[in-house]
Amino acid sequence: MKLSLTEENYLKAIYHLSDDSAEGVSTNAIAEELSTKAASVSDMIRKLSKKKVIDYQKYKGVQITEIGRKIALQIIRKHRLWEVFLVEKLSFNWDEVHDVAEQLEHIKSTTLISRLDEFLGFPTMDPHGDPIPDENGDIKESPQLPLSEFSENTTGIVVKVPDSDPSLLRHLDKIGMKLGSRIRVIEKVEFDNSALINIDQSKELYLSGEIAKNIMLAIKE
Amino acid sequence: MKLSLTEENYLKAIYHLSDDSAEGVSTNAIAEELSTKAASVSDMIRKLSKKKVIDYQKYKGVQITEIGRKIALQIIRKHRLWEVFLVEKLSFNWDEVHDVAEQLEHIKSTTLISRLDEFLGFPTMDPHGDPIPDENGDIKESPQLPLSEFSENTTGIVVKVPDSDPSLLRHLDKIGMKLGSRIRVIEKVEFDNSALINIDQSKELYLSGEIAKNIMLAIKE
DNA sequence: ACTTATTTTTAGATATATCTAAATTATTTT
DNA sequence: AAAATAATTTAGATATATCTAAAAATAAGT
Repeated sequence: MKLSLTEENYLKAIYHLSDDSAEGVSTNAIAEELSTKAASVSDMIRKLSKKKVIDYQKYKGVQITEIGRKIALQIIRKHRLWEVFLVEKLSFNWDEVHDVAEQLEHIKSTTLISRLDEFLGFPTMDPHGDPIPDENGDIKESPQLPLSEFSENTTGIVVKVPDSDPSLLRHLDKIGMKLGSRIRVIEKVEFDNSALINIDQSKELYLSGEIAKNIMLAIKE
Repeated sequence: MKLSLTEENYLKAIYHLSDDSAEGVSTNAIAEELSTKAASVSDMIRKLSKKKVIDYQKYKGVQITEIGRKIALQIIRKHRLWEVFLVEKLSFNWDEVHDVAEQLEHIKSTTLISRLDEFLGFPTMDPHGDPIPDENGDIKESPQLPLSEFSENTTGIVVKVPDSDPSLLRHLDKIGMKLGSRIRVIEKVEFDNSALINIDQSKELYLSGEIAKNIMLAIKE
């Protein structure tokens, strides 16, 4: 199955939007995601449908097929492996990698990507804590623990915070912690279960045990 | 100056063809190089001319401008740096890298390429012995010596053989040595100045001093 | 249920990159 | 120098990817 660069980008967008809701993906949602017009999306949808990577009935929205999902996951795999490369090997900051990875993900060569995977030591998640699908498109859910369970000198990536509590979220916002933040536990305080942590290799601060319990981190080896 | 992927490929082809002859580059030569038709080349030439990267008068062939040369050299720089990466870091064979590098050379990010350069240790030549232009487009001629001057356990890349002597070339062909071949000197024989060499990490054989004098190798650190 | 509003699709244009076939210009041969 | 050959350009088509504006279908409000 050969897809053009544009087709790949549409498919990836549809895959991501499929994740958000179990429903079919609407034309407008795709247009929004890709900053294009609904008319263009309509055209492309017909093409992708003809290639069997999505199911589509007029006015009914689209659903990604199993084939389409596999292809999308390979593109995502490439994107995330390149991100790891950029951060780990070329010392990019993990907030600078997206645009370049967006280009690199379209390079065609299965040898390249399996060699890159090996070179990077078969990483399981990208610098934002997102999992890297394997060559079959399988995603191994990354092991995760609350920050409070991390021992000193270990690093994790924020993957989940309780979205139910606005006051906590406001606080996290203030200290600059967000989904994807890299947290390193510098020191644990036995007395109150608080911890001295480093956020994104810059800020250092103490976090109460109460908060630490509520923040899920993916374990970074 | 922004060029499309196709425009970049045309410019690169024109640059390479300019090297071969001091004359202007003909439409047909470009068409041949890019496996396309003269009519398509004519169209593209007008576009590139409008962008001032080539000089062009109808029916008179094209000449690359200084601006065009600079751009072409940056593309070549990217191509060759990626080739080094593929061979040195991802253990590609040096005859497998071209197609992938052909894609990677179009990735747009000056940060990426300068970081890659640094990561690779600022290499001066690619796996085929071709020089890597620096960020200003300057090419440092790689230091080169006849094979006969190489000492034991040093490696070089064949960059020049006398093209005047068919019997020598026929012999080199037979032993599998060509431009770009990686030669490692295993042992030097004092008696007759012959040398035991390894070609492209496979074949090993003795080479007479007479032949060794005529083969120029680029020094690989 | 009917009207209104929204969403989606179609129709028709534009821009890039390509091609074939025909016309034009340059070169070579006699 | 005229005729034949080769190289190059133009004209007109096709395919991709995009857009605006208008039409059609669906969803929402009363």
